[in-house]
Amino acid sequence: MTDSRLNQIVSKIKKMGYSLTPQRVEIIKIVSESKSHPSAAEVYNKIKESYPMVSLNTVYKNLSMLSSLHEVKEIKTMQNSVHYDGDVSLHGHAICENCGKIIDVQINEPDFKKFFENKIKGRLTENYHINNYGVEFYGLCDYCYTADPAVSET
Amino acid sequence: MTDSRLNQIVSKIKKMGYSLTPQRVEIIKIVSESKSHPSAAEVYNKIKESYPMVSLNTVYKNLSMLSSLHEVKEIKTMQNSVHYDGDVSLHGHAICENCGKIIDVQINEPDFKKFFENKIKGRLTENYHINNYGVEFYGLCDYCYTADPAVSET
DNA sequence: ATCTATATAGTATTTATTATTATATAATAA
DNA sequence: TTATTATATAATAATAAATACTATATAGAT
Ligand SMILES: [Mn+2]
Ligand SMILES: [Mn+2]
Ligand SMILES: [Zn+2]
Ligand SMILES: [Zn+2]
Repeated sequence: MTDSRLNQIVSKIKKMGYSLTPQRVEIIKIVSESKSHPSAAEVYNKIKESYPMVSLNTVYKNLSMLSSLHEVKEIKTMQNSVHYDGDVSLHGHAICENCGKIIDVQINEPDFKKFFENKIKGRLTENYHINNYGVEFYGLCDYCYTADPAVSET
Repeated sequence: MTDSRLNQIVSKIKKMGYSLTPQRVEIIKIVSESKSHPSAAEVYNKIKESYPMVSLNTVYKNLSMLSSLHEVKEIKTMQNSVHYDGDVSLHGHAICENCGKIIDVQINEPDFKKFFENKIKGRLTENYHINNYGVEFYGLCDYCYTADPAVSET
């Protein structure tokens, strides 16, 4: 991850009165550098390489804290577990319904924003206060599509 | 729910070789008539009114079977539980990040399809086989926005 | 260097979901 | 209608993700 991105997160953490621990910094780096949208368990396995005594609880606490600061995004998948995305820029996800693999779908940001803001206007039956939106594409990754004929039939 | 919608689901169930039980029919009716996007536990509480001996397992099995037949849609929310939508037509959801309440966002279908199909073209870094897509709007419902000042600050 | 509040590690608990198994029942055919 | 058979159900046990608890450690401040 870039230094400026790390500094940005660090200063937000300090501004909010949280303290900076080595585990916390490492979790930020792992989730920000990963392109695989890892689960908490996967972040835990990764951080154990540098901090063997870290607890899973610490990973969960830090990921949900970063999420509350909007510095990571949570992604819900089938196989009910939460995955984390260190890329908080506006983009979509394609999710494999068989193995859960998540890849990014880059979408032209102004188009995306315009579409959503136009679409939501006057279409809510209740007065919701929207501050974020997301889009997911569901299907099969190429591996699952070719490897397992059973799952590719509809 | 309309008779024709029920018949449509019933005939698909028969065509796929599944049998028709009173519990199954009642679950279909409950999830199809509900506008609240209930969880499995909520469907369970509802069906107990008419079938007090029903088991939660039966509810789960039927909901996931209906999902595999594409006659209900699954919605993942925060507070890690799955919710079910008997309206399988193309529409979005606005989800309250505080209480989990889900409401529909009706979007002009041709627009929606066109946008998504245009956007996905050539933008996937891998060869995914997409067969479905969804959009969610995250924020606060009016109740949570006004009632709990703590959650409405960003 | 000391103090204090927060973070962490280790463990226990909760909760949603799935698996197991014996019984009941829907579908089919005699 | 009755008998047969395969699937569905109810009841229970097991799994796995996430959260709660608590004593110790440590970051940040004095
Ligand atoms: Mn992403
Ligand atoms: Mn809906
Ligand atoms: Zn896959
Ligand atoms: Zn709410």
